[in-house]
Amino acid sequence: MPQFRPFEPQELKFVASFKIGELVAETGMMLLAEGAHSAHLYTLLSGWAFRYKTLEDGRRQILNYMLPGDLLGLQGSVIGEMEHSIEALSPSVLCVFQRDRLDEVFRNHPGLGFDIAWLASREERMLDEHLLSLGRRSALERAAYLLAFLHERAKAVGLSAHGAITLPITQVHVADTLGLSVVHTNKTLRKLADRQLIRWLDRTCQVLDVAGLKALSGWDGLPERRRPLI
Amino acid sequence: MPQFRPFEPQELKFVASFKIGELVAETGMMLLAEGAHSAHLYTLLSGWAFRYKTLEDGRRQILNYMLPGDLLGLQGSVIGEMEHSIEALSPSVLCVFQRDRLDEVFRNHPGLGFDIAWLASREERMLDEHLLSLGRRSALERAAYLLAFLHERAKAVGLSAHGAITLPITQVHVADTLGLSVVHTNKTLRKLADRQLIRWLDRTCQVLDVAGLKALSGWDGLPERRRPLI
DNA sequence: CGCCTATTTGACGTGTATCAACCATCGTGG
DNA sequence: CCACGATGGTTGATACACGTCAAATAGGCG
Repeated sequence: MPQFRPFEPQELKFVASFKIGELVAETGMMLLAEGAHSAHLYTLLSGWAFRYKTLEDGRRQILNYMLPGDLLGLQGSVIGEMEHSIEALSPSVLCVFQRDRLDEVFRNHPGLGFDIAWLASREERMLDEHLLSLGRRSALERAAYLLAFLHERAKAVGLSAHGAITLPITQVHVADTLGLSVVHTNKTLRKLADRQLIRWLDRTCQVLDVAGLKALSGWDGLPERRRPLI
Repeated sequence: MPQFRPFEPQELKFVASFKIGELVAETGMMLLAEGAHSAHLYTLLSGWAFRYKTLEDGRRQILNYMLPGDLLGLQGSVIGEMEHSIEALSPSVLCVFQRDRLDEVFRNHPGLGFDIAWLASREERMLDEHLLSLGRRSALERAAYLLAFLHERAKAVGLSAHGAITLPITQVHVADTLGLSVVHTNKTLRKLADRQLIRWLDRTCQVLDVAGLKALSGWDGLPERRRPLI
């Protein structure tokens, strides 16, 4: 069975034989577009990204965020067509794989196949919690949950630069994640800032009190589990 | 690669060697509980079920619905612990597997392993659409989307009994899926009924005009794809 | 300098929640 | 047999969370 090693960003690597290149992306670059039949599959080596869907009139919903070690475009690989878009939140580096060799992975590297299922299952759990958030939490609770969530994810992949973690998102991202208007999002974030839970500066967010955010939102946090490295 | 056959409910079967029993459930029975470390993994052979999460104060969010052919408890099998509960919506029959033999499936039956990843990926796509719905659709659009969605899923597994499909859900289920109060859900469903899109009778819902619901919600429908049978 | 994008704030409008009834159906037990 | 409570659906009055509109500030960049 697959070995679950503690996660070390610098050791991120897919089985060498499947990697066919690297891709460097700037902030704001669209990595995968809805409807695309991409021949590729990616692992995020460094940087932040997010995936989203839009309605025809332009309303946008951010579905989840991607951090180093996350698989991008698996859905397109398994199903054949992307049903969401992916955009870089920061300068990023991606490891590129050949999509049509996925069956080979499952056939010849069962451990890796299991790892992929593991990652898909993990994504599912995150989406479940997001759904609970959108459906049943208030604006303040939702915002607290999201920031705690992003903070924990960043911490889990060792993204704390000298102690502090800054989230490279704007309030528009927060609004489109929480299903709120930008104006109300701003007022909600202000309340969190007034309570000394977060600080917003220079287009980024600093989490000052994760425990406080978790308590406010009623979220338990990410379970401490070893994850597979793809 | 796995063979994707057209779906026939009566041919539902897991590889014989992994099945260890059957479970018959009544409406309302909890099949899997949040926090459980179940030693089992299930396939729904017949009936409807749904999975949900709750906040500490009792607020409930339904995450998705399960129909014949769907895998239950995969998350618990891959991750180790269930983070949502599952309840039967109708009398149901489940096929039971041994959870700890999942690695064996991946090792010795790569096609099945791929199928499991395929199903996980499909679940992810559904959750994505639900998130878009909760975050960015109005109550009326959300309701239209949900009923069209359930109708299409039921049709896809051949659940149309002599032409008509009835959804075995109450308005409380709809409310807890859409993130609305029961009262407002009722008023919203009434609008759909007034427009001749649905009919509500005897604790079930009949979809009269799927196309109308899809147009109203701006939803494209489930892509027509062959799915693997587990 | 001027034009972006991002954030902030106030006034006002509305979608949805809450509260409170009421009705219908159904299973149960006296 | 009826009385009864429990569940599910319906409806109106009222409250509030959040959306929309409008305007202003601040920084980045050509």
